Parts: sequence; C-alpha cells; structure tokens
Amino acid sequence: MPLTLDQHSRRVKHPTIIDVAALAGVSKSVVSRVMREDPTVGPARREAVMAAAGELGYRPNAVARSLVQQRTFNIGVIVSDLHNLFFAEILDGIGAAAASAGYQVLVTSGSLLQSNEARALETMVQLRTDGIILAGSQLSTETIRAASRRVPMAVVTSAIRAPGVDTVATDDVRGAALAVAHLASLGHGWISMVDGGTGAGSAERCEGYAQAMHQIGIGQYIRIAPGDYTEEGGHQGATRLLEMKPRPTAIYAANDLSAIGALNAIAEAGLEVPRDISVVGHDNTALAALRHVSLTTVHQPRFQIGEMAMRALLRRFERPTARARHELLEPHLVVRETTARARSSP
Amino acid sequence: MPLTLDQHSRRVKHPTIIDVAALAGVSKSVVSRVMREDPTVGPARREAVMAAAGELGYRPNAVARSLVQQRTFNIGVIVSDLHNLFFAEILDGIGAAAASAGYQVLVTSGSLLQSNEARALETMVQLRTDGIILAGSQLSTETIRAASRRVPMAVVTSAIRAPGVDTVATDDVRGAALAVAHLASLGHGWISMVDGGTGAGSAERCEGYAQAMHQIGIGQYIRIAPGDYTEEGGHQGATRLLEMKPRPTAIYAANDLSAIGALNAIAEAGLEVPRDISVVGHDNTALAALRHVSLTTVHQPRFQIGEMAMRALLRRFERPTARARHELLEPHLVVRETTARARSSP
DNA sequence: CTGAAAGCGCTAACAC
DNA sequence: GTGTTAGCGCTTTCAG
Repeated sequence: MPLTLDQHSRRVKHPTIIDVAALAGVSKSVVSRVMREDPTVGPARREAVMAAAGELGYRPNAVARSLVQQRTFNIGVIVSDLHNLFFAEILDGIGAAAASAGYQVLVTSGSLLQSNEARALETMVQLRTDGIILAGSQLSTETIRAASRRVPMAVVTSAIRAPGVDTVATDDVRGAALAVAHLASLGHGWISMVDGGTGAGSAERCEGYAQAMHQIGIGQYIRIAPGDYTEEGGHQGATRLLEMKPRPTAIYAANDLSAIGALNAIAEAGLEVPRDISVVGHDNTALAALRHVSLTTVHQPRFQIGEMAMRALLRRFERPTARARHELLEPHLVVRETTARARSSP
Repeated sequence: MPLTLDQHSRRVKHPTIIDVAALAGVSKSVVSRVMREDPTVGPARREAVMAAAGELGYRPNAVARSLVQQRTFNIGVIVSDLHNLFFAEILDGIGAAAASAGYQVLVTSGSLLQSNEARALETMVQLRTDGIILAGSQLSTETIRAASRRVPMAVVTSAIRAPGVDTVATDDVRGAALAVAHLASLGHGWISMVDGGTGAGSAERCEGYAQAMHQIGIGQYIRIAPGDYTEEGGHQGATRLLEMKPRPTAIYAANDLSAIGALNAIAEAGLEVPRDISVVGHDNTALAALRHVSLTTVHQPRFQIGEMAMRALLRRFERPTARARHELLEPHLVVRETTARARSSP
C-alpha cells in the first residue's frame, strides 16, 4: 500500500443543492424535496438525486435551512460547571429526550462564572436555538426573564421563578428528611449536619434536616456546622461537630464530597464508621459508590431531571404562553455501609 | 409590588435589522455596520442605531450572518463521554483558546457510542462549524478522514493518522515510565502492573511500563495483570498480583480508578500502603486527590491539551493544506502518600 | 409530479 | 458617509 502523504488534504468546498440538481439533471426544488423525504417525487428522479448527492458527498446546509425555516432544531444547554458529574447525567437525560423529538443538543459551559454564563446565553440566543435549558445557573432572574421573552427556556435545579419559565428539580427538603428518617429509624437521636454553605440546594437541605428533626421529636438535638460542599469543608465541619457534648452518633453531610471529608475527620478522631458513628451523604455521586467509601446517600433522579426539562421545553413549543410549571422530583435513599444502628441515644 | 403573573410570558418575535433601521430612521446597511463596529458611520446615526437596537432588544441573527459570511465562528467538540472528568479540563483548555480567538465552542457528547458520535459529527458538519475537535473519539479513521476533507479537524488523545488532521496527546509511554522510574528510585524491583484492557492509552502505558522495566534492568520482574480501567478491574488485577511469588512490593495501575481498586484489594489482603506495598495510578483525577486516597499518580496536562488542539485548528484555518502535526505532551509525576521506600527487593 | 420565483436576515461590494 | 443591490443555500408557495 503506497504512502499517500498529504495529497488528499486539499479541502473541498461544500457542494450545494444546485450542484446536486445539475448533476442529477433536475431542478433544485426536486433535490430539496428528496432531502426532506417529501413523497411527491417520482422514483426515477429520487434515485438520480440520491446518486448525485452521494457522489458529491452532499450534506444539507443546516444554516441555510434554519434561516428559511425560522427554526434550528437545536437546543442550547448552559451548564454551570462541566466538572461536576452531577450535570453529565442530566445532559444524558436531556439528550435522550431531545433526540427522540428530533432535536440536537448544544452544550456550553459557564465554568462557574456568571459573566461566562451570560456570554453563553447571548450566544445561544444569537444562534437562534429553539429552546434553552439552564442547568445549575447562577444567572440573575432578570437576565433569565429577559431572555425567556425571546426563546423558550427551562431551568434545572435552581429556584428561579419567571413567567413562562418551567423548572425541574429534586425535592431537596424531602431528600434531607429521608436521610434523617433513616438515621432515626436506626435509633439515632444525636444527628448533626454539615451544610453546604451558599451552594445550590443547601438551604433546602438544611430546612429538610431541621424540619425532620422537629417532626421526629428530636428538634432539641439540631446542630448544623458550616460547610461548603467541599471535602475540606466537610472535614472541618465534622471536626467541629465531634468536639460537641454529647458527641453526635450520626452526621448528615449536605453532599457526598463533604461526607467524605467527614469520614476522614472521624477516622482522624480515632472513631470507626459505622460502629461509633453513622454518616449519610447527598447526591449519590460516583464517589459514594467507591468500595472503601460505600456511602449511604440520597439519590437524585438526574437522568429524569434532564428528560423532564427537555419535555417541558417541548410542551412549551406547543403552547408558548402556558403557565410556568415547577416540577419537583422525589429523591430516594441508597443505603450502603456508612450507617448502622445507634449504640447510644438520648 | 404588584404580582405580575404570566402576563409577560407572551413571546416576542426577534426584531431584524430592518426593524432597527426603521426605528432609527436609517438604512439597514448602517445598522449592519454599527453592529459590526465598522468605523465608517457618523456618530449621530451610530447613537440612533444603538438606541433603537436597545429599545427593540435586537440580537443579531447568527444564522443569517453565518450564511452570508460562509463561516459560523463556532467550533464543534465531540466528546466521547462527558462522564469522564478527564474531558472537562480539556474542554476548558479548548474554550479558553477558542474564546481568545473569537470562537464559540459547541459540545456534544457521543455517550461512548460510536453511532452517537457519528451522528454528532454529521450534525456538526451540517451546522457548518468552522472546525471540529474530537476528544477520545471511537470513530473510524475512514470516517474522520472523510469529514476532514470538508472541515478542519483536530483529534485529542487518540492515535488517528489522517492527512491534514492534527493530533494532540500526552506521551503515555513516558508517563508509565515515570511511574516505574519513581518506584525503582525508591528501591522497588518487584513492580507489577494492572493494565487498562482495550481502553484509550492502555497499550502505550503497558509499553512504557515494560520498556522502563527493561531499561532499569529489572525486566525479569515484569508482571501485567488484566484490568479495564474500572475499580472492579483494578481490584481483581491486584488480587491476582498479590498471590504471586515473590509478591510485588509495588503496583502501577493504568489509571486512578483501578489504582483505587488495587488499594482495596491490598487492604483486604491485610497489607498496608505504603508500608508493605506502594501504588501508583495514572491521570491525576480528582479521586487521586481525596485525602484518604492521596494517590501518587501520573499527571497529564489536560488543559494544555485542549488549548493545543484549538490552536492546531486555528493554525489550520490559516494554512488549510499544511502537513498534519502530531504533538505529544510531557506528563509528570505527582507524588502523594501511596508510595514509599521498598522494604525488600530482589 | 415538477419548476420558477420569492424570500429568510444579513453582509459586502458598488454607487451616490 | 450612506443607501442600493445582489446574493449566501435553502424552503415554500404557486403555476404549469
């Protein structure tokens, strides 16, 4: 086989519908119809067009098509942070729902910067995506409201309220309550929490924790140490909690990463999980499933969140002025090996 | 403040350049010029146009612009798997280099399915993105070759060779050698490896390991257990290695996740890291940095990989027919707490 | 069934 | 400086 070098690297201009028409000996309307699988084309000409298109390697120009059709069949998704695996699964859900409706998903990352997100939003609007999904957005309600007047939008995991903007999220209040209920059912009373600072969903998780504690009748044992959804934050928060008297027999951390931090702090204090102390996380990330972490945690139906956000958009394409819907999905608990029956309780 | 309900949710049609021109009392060329910051416009009219555009909330239609300019200023990135954090940082690098050159990045995920990737590629071509970057692609050389005749392409972390297609990757052979050299310098001789099966870079990492072992003069101790880049694979591979006589005093796992599996297997065998046995991973993922993992591992300059891929594309915009360049970046070792001096050696 | 023609919103000569 | 005009590649009436 001879060495081909770069002889093929000369770039070829994209053939147009006119080139195909000329080669097939038909008008460009016919080519257009064949490309769109319009049935009103004779089989002979259809064949000819297909052959010509194949020969030229013709690819329809989506830009031109979008211009005339006034729609792009693209959905823009702006993710606050692609480093957060949380969003990968949401994207899967969005992608699945989009694909089955004939839409293509375009993702841009805000990289956690509000200015970047604003730029990304602007780009999506200029690109005339048919709809936009914001995932974990930090954008202001005003910005979102303004954009939503121009293009259908849906928001994921963020408590934005704007007219005509649908939202989808997991019920974090409920999720935290699940964690507390599980621990209480194991006989724990001294259940403390490491919170998530200003992070997304942190307020709800705190509320759910406190609410559940009260409801179970152990409200007097509520202790919340500050955290920030990081491993370090979880470590510090848990360290502080462990110094308290009576020492908690269970810790609910606002997310898995901080739960891992708590696990470290507990080990450093010479205690053993789950014998001396139980730990529950939140989010059921890949971390929680690691063998030697094996963390009991609250799972969010991420894939489904993505699907529902996309479906909300599709609904809005049909009825643009419908009232905004705010869907709250049910989390569930995944019990692993960091929780056990309490050895002492109030 | 009155409750506004959904009264604002009526969607507004995008105003066009003509609407702006009418409102500003100028011709549409003037509007076009102002939008493109063409200096040949009188200040009075420029003001008028800006005001009108602001009032109408005019956003240029990128679709129309792309059609006439024959370029979109979009770069398509096809990522094999957004669940792999490895790619998040590469995307950051691409994004940074793209932004500073005035390009917008559009990401689609192949979700590890070749058919999906092919669809994504097709979409990008139809969208007429100015360039395409493949990250971790499973696409066939033939597919890539064909597409690259239509649009500039660059490939990341994949050993594709096609005319006019630039590639960027880390030198995995070298990375594996770094791991071995580090262990050898600590006095280890019985250094075994858990490989990555058919995964990306696995072959190179095996080669680097074997090569380095020979070079150091301990080629007779080469032992490679099968793995597959998963935690479970690492566990099984390491378990097998631990049964060998003489038992290895060090294990190099082909990636961090399987290194963690190895760590578990070692603990289960009642041995202690790094006292009894040292472990080195590869990739320096977030996992490796976890406190109670604290894995010594080989770091790849991911951000830089992304940057260079984007730069390759930019170069190619200038000189479309240039010879393909294949850049190999240097990895380096991040020493943490899973490696220590050998207590016995051959 | 097929072709001709009129745009989609914008840019880029080219006149004025 | 500014307006006019001819497209970019495609879809979509509307005649034939």
